Amino acid sequence: MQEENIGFWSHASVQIDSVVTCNTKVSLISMRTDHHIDSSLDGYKWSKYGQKLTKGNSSLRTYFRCAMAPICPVKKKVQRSAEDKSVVVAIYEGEHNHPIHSNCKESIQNHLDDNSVKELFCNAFLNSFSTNVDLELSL
DNA sequence: CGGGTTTGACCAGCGC
DNA sequence: GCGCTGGTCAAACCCG
Repeated sequence: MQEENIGFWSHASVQIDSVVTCNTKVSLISMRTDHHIDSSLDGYKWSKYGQKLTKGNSSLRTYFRCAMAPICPVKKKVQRSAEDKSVVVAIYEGEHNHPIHSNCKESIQNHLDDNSVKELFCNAFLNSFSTNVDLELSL
């Protein structure tokens, strides 16, 4: 568990909680922000394969898998918190087994123009994985 | 035309 | 066995 405060996002904070179940790493990331969260902003390219209206939460849950599949087994689920709609909860399942997508490096740089904030943001996400890949981020 | 997204259908697991 | 729910599939659709 770790927390990062990111000034770029108004009133934003990132809370990360990771557990390992059945050899699959599951990371729960909750972020308070009013900004739209780009699905590729965590440095990987995702493809959406479904969305559901779940019981007990009026917000849609969206399902993504890593676009590097079938090489990469990682999936993520994204849903706004039932209690606080300004909180985005992302559940990552599995670990990436490939380098970060080169296009995503540019995506991050386009979205975040302040270097210190960019570093905080990237670290908050990337530290949630025990990846051994070469990230090559030019922060 | 190709790749990504949308969305209803389908399937599996679970509780009763 | 049946119904409910979450997760996935895949055809249709959209957009560059």
